[in-house]
Amino acid sequence: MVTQSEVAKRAGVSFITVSRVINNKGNVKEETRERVLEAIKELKYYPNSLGRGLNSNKVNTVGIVIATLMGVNIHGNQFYNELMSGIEGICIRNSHDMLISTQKKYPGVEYDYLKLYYERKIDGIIMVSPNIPESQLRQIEEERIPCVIIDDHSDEHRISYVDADNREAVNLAGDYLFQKGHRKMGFLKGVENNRNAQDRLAGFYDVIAKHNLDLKEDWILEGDFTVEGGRDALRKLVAQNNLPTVLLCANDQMALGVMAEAKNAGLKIPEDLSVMGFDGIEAHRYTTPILTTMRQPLVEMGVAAAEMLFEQINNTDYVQEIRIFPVELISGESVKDVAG
Amino acid sequence: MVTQSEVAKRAGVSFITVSRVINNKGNVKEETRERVLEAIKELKYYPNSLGRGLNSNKVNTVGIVIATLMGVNIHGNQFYNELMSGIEGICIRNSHDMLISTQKKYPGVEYDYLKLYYERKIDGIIMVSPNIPESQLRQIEEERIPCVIIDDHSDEHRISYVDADNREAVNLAGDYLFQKGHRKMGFLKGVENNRNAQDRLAGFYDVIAKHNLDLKEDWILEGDFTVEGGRDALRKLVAQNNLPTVLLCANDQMALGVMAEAKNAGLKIPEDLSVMGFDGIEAHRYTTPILTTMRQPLVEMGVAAAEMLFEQINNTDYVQEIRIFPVELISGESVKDVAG
DNA sequence: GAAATAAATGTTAGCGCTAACATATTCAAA
DNA sequence: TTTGAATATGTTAGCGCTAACATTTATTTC
Repeated sequence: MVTQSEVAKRAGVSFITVSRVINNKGNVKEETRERVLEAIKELKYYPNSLGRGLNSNKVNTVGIVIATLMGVNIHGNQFYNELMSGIEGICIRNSHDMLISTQKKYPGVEYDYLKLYYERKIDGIIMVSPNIPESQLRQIEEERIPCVIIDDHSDEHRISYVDADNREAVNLAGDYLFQKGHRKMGFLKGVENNRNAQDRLAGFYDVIAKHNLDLKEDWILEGDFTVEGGRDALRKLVAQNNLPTVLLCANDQMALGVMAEAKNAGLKIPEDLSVMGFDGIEAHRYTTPILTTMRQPLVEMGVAAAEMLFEQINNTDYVQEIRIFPVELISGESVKDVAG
Repeated sequence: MVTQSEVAKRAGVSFITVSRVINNKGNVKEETRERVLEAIKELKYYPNSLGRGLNSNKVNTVGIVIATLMGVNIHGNQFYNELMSGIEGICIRNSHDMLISTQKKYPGVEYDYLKLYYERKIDGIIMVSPNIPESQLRQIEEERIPCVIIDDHSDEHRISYVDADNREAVNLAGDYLFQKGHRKMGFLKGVENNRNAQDRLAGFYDVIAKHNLDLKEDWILEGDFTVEGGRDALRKLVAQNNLPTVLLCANDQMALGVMAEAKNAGLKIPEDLSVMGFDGIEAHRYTTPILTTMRQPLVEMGVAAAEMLFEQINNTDYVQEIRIFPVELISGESVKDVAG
């Protein structure tokens, strides 16, 4: 294993000169620099990031904690993929690698979102769809740990986050459905303890109130953000023998399940039931009919989160930053126009 | 920042005793152990993995290099997702985090697949769909770097890999199509420099030869593994005004593109043209008609790769291991039975 | 109860690197 | 020249941790 000292010996200088060349710090004569660089090349020297990190407190690594990767898949993989690709681009630009936490998640046991930070001395963390215990939120705030949360947030802590305007988005969706003539709207909820699932449900209640629609409890279905959950919900809905004209789903995965099961149940979409999704994952484009959905700008959200994180990493003064992204309606073929 | 020494002071012992407790190494009196554990808890001590790694050469981290994450998306994200989730499960079980390389990929410049290993002192690397330069392959072999390659391989080096039996799989697909009565088969190729794309094409030639079919050059189309590539290919095929009865695509992404574009072109699938995919990504289930495809057991392949890697990490003697997974035909609705 | 053994704890050195200070060399201005 | 600054290089210490050896204390054996 090649160390700095060996490079130094080869180049006929002291090891600190090698360090200077590598980090471009301090003055080094051009001729010496070249000699060192050549030695580095010849010996195939790579600086050891452990030794380096140990006293510079800089490891050029961003930690990422994703709920999916903890065995809980809230949105379907596509969702995280697009976020990741946004995050990755900014990490590349900043020469940071990405470290993914792989703690086991036990039901009922508090997940340690900060372990990665304390143990690995990473420069900052991005948390996607987390469910952070109060005590850890406080720690992040108090210790000014560089951190950006995506797809969840707390109003009680000065922690930066990136999110979509979920409530407003459901309002837009509802307005669209209303405009298409729908008056009997059903809603397929996401998991209860998720902040955004709550916001989406709240948005639905807004729609009901705003347009003075009937709020039928039977049409508000429990879901869990999975395809299977969507299938279950549709079966339940059909069994009740009283369909709404449209079912608005809290995410696309469930909408896919609803559509697949509708086929089995002999329901035609959108003729017998209109379906609308939420998220805008890739698969929505390949369904027949094409799923109408609300698209979150996920790549952009990932980019924003990473940029915000690097700002925190590079600037000493901690400022909370919040970026709420608008959600866009992607018109497909799964919503019938019953207005005309 | 809490160090081992501070914990030691609190517990009234020397720092090495703390180290012993943490690593469960050497003898420590039960009473002392408890005192130390309590101090750890009180002070919220986390062992610093940098200091630890620096002399133990163990950082409990697996490096992962994925072609997608390098800006080149060969299979579509779903493919990598499933692999990752397999890998992740095994990493969790072995308490290893996953470090993702984020080097920029410049066209024409050799990607350094080993940088992560040399710099970060990670315990091993999994490379997905890589395109490793000869010199680096040699390095892996000579230095016995713990490494498993997924979805690519070289026969000239004793490096462990996991792959699907691509050639055989295309043979199976071809046999199936033949049995369904298809005699005019087209093939949509993947990118040329990819080993598996080559194997799949070779499989197609096997099929042609085996069943004594006409080999029409017009029916062998250039593709690039993307949805857009699929669309382009179908447009080209239609323009030629001489359709095969079935188009076998080298991956699902392209098949999705073919199906989407066929809709635009007024072609009915499978009535006017049968389509078959390859990979078995999730989206294939949501198309209408459901895409018939060859499914690689991706999660299992990820599991196998990770397990093989940990075996290399834990055992000193290096043994090349190769695991070829069978590919399964997933019958959908996109292939017409023209036999009857 | 002395010697041999095992268990429990401590001391020293060093992993590869950078920060901070120290020294040597060059160069320009008086 | 002399001097002071700028440039170039080197020395020492220490980041937090573990390995290897050293020492102390408890336990066994005859």
